[in-house]
Amino acid sequence: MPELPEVEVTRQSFADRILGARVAALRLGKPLRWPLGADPAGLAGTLVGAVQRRGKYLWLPLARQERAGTEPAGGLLIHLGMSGSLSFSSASAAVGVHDHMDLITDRGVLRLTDPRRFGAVVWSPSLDAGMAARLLAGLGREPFDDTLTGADLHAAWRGRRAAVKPVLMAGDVVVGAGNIYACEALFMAGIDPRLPAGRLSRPRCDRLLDAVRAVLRRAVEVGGSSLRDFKDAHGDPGAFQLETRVYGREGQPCRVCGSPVRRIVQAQRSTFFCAVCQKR
DNA sequence: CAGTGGCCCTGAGCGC
DNA sequence: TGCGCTCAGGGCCACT
Repeated sequence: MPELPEVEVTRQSFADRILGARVAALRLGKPLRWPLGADPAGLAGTLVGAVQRRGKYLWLPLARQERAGTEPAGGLLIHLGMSGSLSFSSASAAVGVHDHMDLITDRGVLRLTDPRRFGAVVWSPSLDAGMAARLLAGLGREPFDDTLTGADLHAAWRGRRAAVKPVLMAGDVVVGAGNIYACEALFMAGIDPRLPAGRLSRPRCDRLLDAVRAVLRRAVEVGGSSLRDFKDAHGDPGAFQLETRVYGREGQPCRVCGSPVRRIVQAQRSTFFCAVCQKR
């Protein structure tokens, strides 16, 4: 489910409310992608800091109160996988079969619901150490980092023969564009998704990065995409799916030129594009 | 080392 | 209604 916009919308929907909350307990359900890597009981009494996002991961810093102030006590790195969502509410709803984490605090319960369990909750001593460092090591730059340019894409992709769409999705140069937004950004930039990444000219790299930023920014603005069930931590759905130009529109007319949107498979994922508007 | 495909897991939707 | 098949927003890892 969640690409960068959904993760960011989720973050924004509970970060303020959970800031400063005191952890009472951490309850885990069925195993997720990786084990927690710490004793859940050890988290009791810690205070939740400012929730951060890195790529499609969320980082919940935890601190322990000492006489002289607070001392970092690691944090939880959370990934929503394909089907995960977080809710934060004071009402203690019954634990469902797909609820695999409850972070119980004095302000409410942060709950991860994830039917497919591709998601993860991992304790790490900090963002740049332990499991968090390992998982974040391969990530590319943040799309909204102003110092990132089309020239960076151009340089990083030089010589790469794989198709630009799966390369963009791999996220080792710029993070955040999953299947929906990679398709949408390539449409907006007028680039054929089958084009080898290394064949993109410098100006087209500029245009692609602009498109990635515009698509992600717009999706965050309207609350993300709710294809099946995405909801933020308030339980509110997003609306971006209503304005996709190509994603999920196989056979329907291109909104620009009217020719039917095509669907192909690249790296085991569906790619939607307009063969007229998106050029080689 | 770049590129490809398998795989983790569950549910929804569709054709028969 | 039920069965079996395909597909789904991600990403790690083994293999070539």
